[in-house]
Amino acid sequence: MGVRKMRAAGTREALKAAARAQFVERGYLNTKITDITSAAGRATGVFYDHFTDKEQLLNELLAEMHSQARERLAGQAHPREHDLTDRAQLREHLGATWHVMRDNLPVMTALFESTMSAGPSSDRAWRSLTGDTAVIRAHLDWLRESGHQLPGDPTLIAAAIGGMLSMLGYAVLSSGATDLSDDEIVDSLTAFVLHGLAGPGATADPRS
Amino acid sequence: MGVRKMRAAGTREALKAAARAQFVERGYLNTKITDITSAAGRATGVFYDHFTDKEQLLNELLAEMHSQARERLAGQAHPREHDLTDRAQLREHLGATWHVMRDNLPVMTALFESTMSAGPSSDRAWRSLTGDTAVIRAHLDWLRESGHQLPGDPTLIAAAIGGMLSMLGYAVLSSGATDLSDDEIVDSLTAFVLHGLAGPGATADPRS
DNA sequence: GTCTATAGTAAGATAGAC
DNA sequence: GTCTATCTTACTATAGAC
Repeated sequence: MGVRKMRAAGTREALKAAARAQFVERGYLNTKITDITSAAGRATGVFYDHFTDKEQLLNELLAEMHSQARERLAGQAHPREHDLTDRAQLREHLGATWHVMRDNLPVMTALFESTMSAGPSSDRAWRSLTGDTAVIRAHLDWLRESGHQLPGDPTLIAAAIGGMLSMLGYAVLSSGATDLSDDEIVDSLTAFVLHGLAGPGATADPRS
Repeated sequence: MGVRKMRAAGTREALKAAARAQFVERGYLNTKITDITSAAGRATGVFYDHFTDKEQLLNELLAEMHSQARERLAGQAHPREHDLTDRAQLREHLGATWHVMRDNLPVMTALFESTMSAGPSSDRAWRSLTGDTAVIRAHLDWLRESGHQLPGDPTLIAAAIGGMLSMLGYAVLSSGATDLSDDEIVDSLTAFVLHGLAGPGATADPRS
């Protein structure tokens, strides 16, 4: 790679880093092209030498996040036959999701805003939700096939779990509004998703 | 009320009705002032004789929704001592929320978009979520005081339930993407929130 | 109160020098 | 590749006639 291309790559990365910073600070929708370039210490026009528009930049950041997440999960066997009614396996799933959200807060929140701004009639929220929860749904399908009684349609329940996680993740992670630790939160969500409000039935733990 | 004021009131209502229609069709953020006025069959400038801006209009629609919801619940006793671990009482709560969302889809989705567009650093999502789930939290507090073991901090669990409902409501109601009926959805959510994925413990229903 | 016409503003996008 | 300067567009908001 020649020196010209290296500088260019540097600028490209600088723009992406600046974009991430601006997205958490101002929000994706309120971030103007000039906010990104000036935060990166570059001139306005440079942006268009690297990206066609803000949306394309977001797509690139998104792709990075996905490949990063894939990398993180690579090597770990992840069969459809995970048992989400097993506390440890459920916790593993919820914890992984939570930490991916935390680690990629700028991109996660930007995606959220972008999805919302597409408007209700676009179906984008539903497609995102079902897409992002396809893995959960596969596990639920398997549970059902194994004879386990689910609370409802696997796609719906998976979407419900995904909606809970994403909305709560957005609200909590972006605001730092609670003093609960990540572990406490994931523990609580695990207990809730596992046994709901009523608790583990007859084997209730008498701690208050 | 004189005839002049009546026409004005008519225009005001026409603008609000047009706004609702546009909000579901284009989304709140993408709806321009001129979209509203022309859908109402009025001139652009008229808008500013009735509202200062789009946000104020939304606040007015929101107030209407709230008073409507309050009216609906009026007369029904609603003490803090509701037992959310009772299936019927839980279903009542979830169903009421679901139907308020459906009945006020334009306003609900607009509020959603508006909240998101405030950006992550604004805390607005967290404040909305905790505010809207204050009632649930009160019920959970009471449960805990009665010696029931909750899955986690009441504010967090209430927010989790609220996040699940609002995200799922937005995705499902705005898209009509599923063929499940409202009753089926509310039943499923009730079962899920009540007993989670593991089901009602030892008393599991052997239907598959 | 409502209209038409227009001023004002903000941001996206590009042209051309270096 | 990067810069400065500018063009363009889209929308908000107001002014003034009716």
